[in-house]
Amino acid sequence: MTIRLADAGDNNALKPCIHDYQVNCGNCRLNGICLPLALESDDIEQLDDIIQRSKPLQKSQHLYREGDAFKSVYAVRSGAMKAYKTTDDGREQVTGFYFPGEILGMDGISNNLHASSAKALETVAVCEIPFTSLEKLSSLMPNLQRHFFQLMSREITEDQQLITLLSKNSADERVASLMLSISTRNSKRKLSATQFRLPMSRVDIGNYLGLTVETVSRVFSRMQKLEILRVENKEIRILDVAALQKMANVGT
Amino acid sequence: MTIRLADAGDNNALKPCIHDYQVNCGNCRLNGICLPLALESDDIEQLDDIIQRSKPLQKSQHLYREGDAFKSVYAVRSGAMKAYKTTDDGREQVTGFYFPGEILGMDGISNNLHASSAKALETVAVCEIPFTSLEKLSSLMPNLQRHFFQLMSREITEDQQLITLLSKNSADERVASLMLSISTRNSKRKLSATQFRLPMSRVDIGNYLGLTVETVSRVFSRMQKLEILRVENKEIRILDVAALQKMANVGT
DNA sequence: CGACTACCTTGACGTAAATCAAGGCTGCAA
DNA sequence: TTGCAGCCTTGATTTACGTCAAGGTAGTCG
Repeated sequence: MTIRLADAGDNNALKPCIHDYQVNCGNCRLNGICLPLALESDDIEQLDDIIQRSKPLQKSQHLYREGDAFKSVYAVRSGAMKAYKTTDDGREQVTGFYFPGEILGMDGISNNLHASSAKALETVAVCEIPFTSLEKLSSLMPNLQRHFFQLMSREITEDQQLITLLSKNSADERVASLMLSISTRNSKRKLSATQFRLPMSRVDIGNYLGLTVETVSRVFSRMQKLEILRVENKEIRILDVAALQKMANVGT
Repeated sequence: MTIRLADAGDNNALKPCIHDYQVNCGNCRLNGICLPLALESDDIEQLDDIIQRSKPLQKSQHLYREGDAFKSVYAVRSGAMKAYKTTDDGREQVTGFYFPGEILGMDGISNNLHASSAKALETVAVCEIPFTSLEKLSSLMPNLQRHFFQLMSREITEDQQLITLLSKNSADERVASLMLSISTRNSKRKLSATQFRLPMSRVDIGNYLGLTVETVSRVFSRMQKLEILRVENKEIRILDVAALQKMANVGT
């Protein structure tokens, strides 16, 4: 329930300063999983200089929309976002959920247009990383270049996992996989792996997993009946991780 | 039917030479769609120096396997490949088909391990691009770095389209979309957009589109009955592009 | 406070695609 | 030529999930 909203104002003129809580990459508690990973502290400062921390978003505001000119990629600092595309017949395909420390917007690089829209699921703080600056810096810092290649590659492998999930797995398996994914990502951020609040609606989950709301809801009910997890509105508590993994059909 | 197999032997000692048919990027007829795109001719020569053209693969041979150490990305020069992952319960998820001029293997960057396997669907010639060399060259040549970022981003957007296809579209729409995709990619290579031979089996198509063989077969029969296309074994002739597009549910 | 709205759940029913089963091509090898 | 193996097609049946419908709950605003 604690909402962090560091440096909501004064974004440009402000020089980074140690007393500004969480205002730079060097002291951000996410720097073990975010873009600065694997950079020396000198290099982190340079990265820090190009990053803009101007934009706190309210729930359901857009960070960018499909078709917008591509200028930057973004790191989520707090809160959660969804990325989605609208199909020709007006339905919504959610292509990913993004939690603190995760980067979004990379799908805009190929055409200089954002290929999807990004919407805040709750109050969100993001770091904006102008792409041309990132490119220049990447040329100078091999570690950064490599890391960014890796981030993009990771996005590819994650998309491929989703492809497999959608194509081969049952509704139960899909929902279980998502719960495990969120759990894992939480624990990477030193949060509880067994108890958390879902930032997205059932509809969003359905649109991500290729299911209807009704089916998602039924799966949750089933899981609850089987005492695999406890669902109370958006609050989730995993009671039996092993059973959940088994349900997700993930090897051990 | 003409199978091109330039420089099948003598791969290392051989210096590129104009008389070696299609042995370098500069005179490769694919350089308008492949990695060299957007490079100056001086730069192309440098890229050319790091590329190895050693490996002709026979049908059903592997270029790499899931879990192999990641060393290089590959450009298809002739023939076609499929990339696939094996799920925990032993089924196969095809993650992509790769035609001449297309790059595969980028999913290995994130962990230094190939995240999928790549298998030749017919006799295939590839260009191997050692990744560390590509990284170094990218630092020196901003255009190359940008182009490679774009290629990776393109892979992401294509995966996202597949995600949408799997999650939202019927069997008819999926098969129609694949036929259109192959048709488009053929025409980019100056081949017929309406008549081609499928390099992959019905099973592969099913494993790509999240369908069973039977369903794929039935869709082809249906399309044939509707005179949208003519199917003779693996030989496809599109009779009614507009109807095919309509069936694929792609705007106009 | 009540009432509106968005979101979630549950049930009954329908359907697209999977599964099961059989048989027919195609191409290769002896 | 015959035989075999892999691939493809077609039909009958089953099933997981979608659709339709109704009602419940939570959060919000006047």
